[in-house]
Amino acid sequence: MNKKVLLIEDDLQMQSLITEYLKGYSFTCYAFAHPQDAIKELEKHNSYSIVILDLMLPDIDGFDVLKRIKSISDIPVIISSARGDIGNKIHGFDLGADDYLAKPYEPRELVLRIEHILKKGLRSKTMVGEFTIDKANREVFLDDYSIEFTKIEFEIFIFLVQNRDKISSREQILNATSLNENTKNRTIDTHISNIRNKIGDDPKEPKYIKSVWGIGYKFVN
Amino acid sequence: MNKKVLLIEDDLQMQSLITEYLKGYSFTCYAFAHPQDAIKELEKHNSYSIVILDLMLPDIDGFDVLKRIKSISDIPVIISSARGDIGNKIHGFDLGADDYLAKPYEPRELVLRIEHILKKGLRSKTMVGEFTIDKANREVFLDDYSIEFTKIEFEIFIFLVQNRDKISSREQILNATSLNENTKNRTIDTHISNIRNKIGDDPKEPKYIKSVWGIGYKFVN
DNA sequence: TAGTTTTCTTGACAACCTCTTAACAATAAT
DNA sequence: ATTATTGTTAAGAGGTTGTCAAGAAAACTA
Repeated sequence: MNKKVLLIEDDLQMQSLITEYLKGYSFTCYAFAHPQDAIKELEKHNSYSIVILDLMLPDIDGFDVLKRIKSISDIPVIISSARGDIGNKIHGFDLGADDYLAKPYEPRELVLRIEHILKKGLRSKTMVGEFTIDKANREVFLDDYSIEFTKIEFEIFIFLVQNRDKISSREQILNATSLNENTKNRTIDTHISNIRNKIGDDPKEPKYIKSVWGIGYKFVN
Repeated sequence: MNKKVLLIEDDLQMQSLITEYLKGYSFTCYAFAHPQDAIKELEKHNSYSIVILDLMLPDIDGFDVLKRIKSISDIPVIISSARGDIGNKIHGFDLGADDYLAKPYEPRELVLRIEHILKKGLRSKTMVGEFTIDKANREVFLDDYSIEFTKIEFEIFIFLVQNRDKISSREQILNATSLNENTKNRTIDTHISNIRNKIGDDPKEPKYIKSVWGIGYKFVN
């Protein structure tokens, strides 16, 4: 099955060059010259495997685009930018870029990096609203304050965030985490209570984790 | 003075071919068909200048070998592998390979790359926080005080430092060091305890090695 | 080689942290 | 008002980690 690549690049010649090249490696590439369009597309379809983002866009700060993308999905993003623009490189990784490619680059190099990222399935930091989540390190920050979750709390939180805006039943939470399968459902309520405490969420007026009466919980943002 | 090259290659014909060829460029080549032997040799003598590692070894994951080598010394390593095995290329660099050579290659190409890497004259001390680490000599200093680690303690410490800020599970530590693969997990805890003792780290308020409850350990700084 | 020293491994125990549960209070639905 | 569901607390059950000491294994020395 072909992987879908979303390319944000204003140079039309470059667009078709890369699109064509990726075709040869069984990637289907959808190119956008304007980040707004790309972001709309991402919001509509979550079928993309990876984003290639050219930082040097006209009139727009590429980093804002990166932040937007990372806020709506934790899809991996490869940034491309003028060679030697090293300050940006670090900045890019800070905001959650998964790799960096100096321009001009060999299309072959791009393929290598795409495959590498998709294979390892890594992607370091994710930003969701005021939260910064580093799954590999099991760290969650809320506005730069570190939240000390226990193992299970962390897993439940991640699960809810990954399914944000969707309702998760207690059964689903149970199955998606390392909770013992014959743990009572109400135990999850206790964990939710503790999580809410740690992120300062008031269950009566929840900003983040809403209770859905009779169904389960959902993370909103 | 002749530089010493350690060659890990199971094809005996290839072994003697390369050994002979390198002789002509004033390299002395010591060849091993089995990585275990090569690693033992490296542990005994730190007089080698460079390692040539064939990835396509029977029964053994070449990357594990690379990891092992890099965990006991930061000697440069050139990987050789079947042409087109491109996915591996990046992976190899990730783990610290210094160059990559597609097989079959011209011996002349190998010489060029060896000379190129040696010219860079790497191999120095690394400073991490208050620690100064000299992998080549297996020495660790904390604020100029020498820390006398045992072999395994040193390996675990290096592994944690190399993965600093990331959580390492006991399994990962086990695999990355020369610990016997069927060593009990709790043995690692004992080593950690001893390491903490030697670097003056209080497990209740660790400055360097944090325990991550239910998961593993991580070096912070 | 045999004896000595060091290192590694393991089990045991205590201390500690997390998870689970029940109980009761608060809230929402009917 | 009654019933079902959710929020919260506290206790203890259960699992994890820190550390010690003793034996096994390895390295070293004479």
